[in-house]
Amino acid sequence: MALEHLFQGSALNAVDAKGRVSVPAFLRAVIERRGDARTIVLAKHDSFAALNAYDPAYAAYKHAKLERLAEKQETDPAAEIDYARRTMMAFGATEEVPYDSSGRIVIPPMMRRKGEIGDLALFIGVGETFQIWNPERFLADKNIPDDMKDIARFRLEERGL
Amino acid sequence: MALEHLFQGSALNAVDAKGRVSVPAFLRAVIERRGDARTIVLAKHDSFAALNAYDPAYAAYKHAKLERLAEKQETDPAAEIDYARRTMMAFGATEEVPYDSSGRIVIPPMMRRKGEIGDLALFIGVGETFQIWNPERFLADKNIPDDMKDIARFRLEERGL
DNA sequence: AGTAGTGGCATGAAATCCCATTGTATCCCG
DNA sequence: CGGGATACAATGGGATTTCATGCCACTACT
Repeated sequence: MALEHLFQGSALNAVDAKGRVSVPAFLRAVIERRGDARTIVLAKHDSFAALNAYDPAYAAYKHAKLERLAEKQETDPAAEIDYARRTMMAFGATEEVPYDSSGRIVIPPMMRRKGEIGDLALFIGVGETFQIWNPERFLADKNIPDDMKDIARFRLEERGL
Repeated sequence: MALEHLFQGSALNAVDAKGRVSVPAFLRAVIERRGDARTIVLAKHDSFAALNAYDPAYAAYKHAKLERLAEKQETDPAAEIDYARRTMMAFGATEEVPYDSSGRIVIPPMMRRKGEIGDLALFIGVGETFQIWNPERFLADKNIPDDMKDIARFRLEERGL
């Protein structure tokens, strides 16, 4: 399946005292085109100190893919455990949060810690999913291209930071 | 198949002296969307020292799947026995328990023993089903990914344990 | 009568909703 | 092309509801 609507663009939003953040409108627009949900799924990013986010429809798609993979394999115990581990990570290690009428989510405390999110959240669309970063971690990460960091710096400047 | 509503997320709840636990609201929500039952089916997990839980509608779905599988290979006597064993496990080795108006179930003593559940119950959504763990067994199990254990530790911390 | 199992109610904390305010971008009309 | 008006986005604070869980009351079986 080719996902028709892709996440793109970047934004820097404030996290308030209650842990709330506005999800940028242009990302919400993609979510609502992909399905009719008004929720996003949060997970720790596999390789970065950041969060990975997507819509429930994408999660279901990912699940179906895992299922097909599992059905191909023989029912040997090792494969069984491998499957269990994957589904556990895909679902147990994620949290689904709704956004309210003004487009805000509350970042669950666990995710806030895993993503090392402070009082600023940097949103980066990366096609199938989008990421949420602590902007400082983003600038400090040596795997991020300089051109991307420039964008982050610009977003910070925009806010006078 | 595409089960529309998937179990996800994690929570740690107390088991009281009578063996009652609140099933997290976000899991109950999935159960009630899948069907109109207010009961959950408990089974020992195939490969872990934990319980597997799901809604009655899913049990029916799983049964249908077994049936289809059996019809494909009915000539094979070994397959016949395998089928008998699976259906026995799928129904005989399970218990269905209702949850009350405040969302609590009583974990039947047998299941409590099979799942080695003490006075804390760790709930983990894994898509089609969810699991109930003794958090200590979870942390001790060598098949569980470290990232998942971090989550369990976080849930314990949250409670000040 | 005592005990175990069930169901319902009460509580405190926490999550969710709703409304208000500000800033910014867009539009329209002069 | 400018200036004001309008709509939408982001954020702050307070009010309300929900959730988990302790507690008590009731029934049934011993």
